[in-house]
Amino acid sequence: MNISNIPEVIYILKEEDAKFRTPYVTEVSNEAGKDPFKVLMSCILSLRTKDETTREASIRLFNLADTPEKIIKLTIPEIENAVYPAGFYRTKAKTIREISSELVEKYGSKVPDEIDELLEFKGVGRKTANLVVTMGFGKPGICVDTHVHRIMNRWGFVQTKTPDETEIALRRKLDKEYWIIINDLLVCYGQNICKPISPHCSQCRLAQYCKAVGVTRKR
DNA sequence: AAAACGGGGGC
DNA sequence: GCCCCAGTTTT
Repeated sequence: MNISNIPEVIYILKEEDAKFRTPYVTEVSNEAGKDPFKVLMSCILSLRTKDETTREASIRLFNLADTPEKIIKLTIPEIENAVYPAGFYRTKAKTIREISSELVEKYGSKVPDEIDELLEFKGVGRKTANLVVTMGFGKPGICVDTHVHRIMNRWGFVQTKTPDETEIALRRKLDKEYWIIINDLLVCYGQNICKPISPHCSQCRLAQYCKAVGVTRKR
C-alpha cells in the first residue's frame, strides 16, 4: 500500500469516516433534491466558516427565501439578519443578493452548470464553482478547499502552494471516478483527524504512509 | 490572548 | 504577494 493508491486510501478513510457526519453542503444537496441554487447559497455561507454554523445560517435563510426570486424581494438587512450566524455576514448577504438578482435578470433564474460560467459571479471562486457543479448537477469536478490542499500535500501526493494549483494537479493525477468522493472524505478527515494544527496522527490509520507525521507544526 | 476557521475580492 | 472580512471555537 502506498499513499498514491487512492482507491485503497478511500477504503481506509471510509471506515475512519463512518463516525463523522456528512459535510453540510453535501447534505443540503441531498435533501434539497440537488437544488443547485441551495447548494450555491450554502457554499457562499460556508466560506471560511465551519460546518455547524453554515447549517444554522442556511436554515434561517431558506426559511425566509429559497429561490432567487424570493431573495431579491428581501432587504439587505433582512438577509444579513438571516445569515448572521455564519459570520462575514455583510459580505455574504451582499454576495447572496447580487448573485440572486443576476440569476433572475440574466439567467432566467437558473444556476449555470458550467464552472467557467459560475466563476463570473462575484463571490464565486474555484472551490464554490466545483462544488455547485458536482453537488448541484452531478457533473465531474474537484472541489479543493484548504483541507484537501493541506492533506494532499502532507501525504506528498502533490507538492503545491495554493488550492488552485492542487486542483489542477489532482485533475491530472486522479481518475474522474474519485473526484467527488475524495473531497467528501477529506473534509471530514481534515476537520476531525488531519487538522491544520496538532493533527491526531496517533489516531490516523494512514500515518504509516504519511510524510508529515512528526513534522507537522504543533503548538 | 491569539490563532484559526470547508475562500474570495481588491489592491 | 498581502490584507480584509467577523463571530465563534481551539489552542
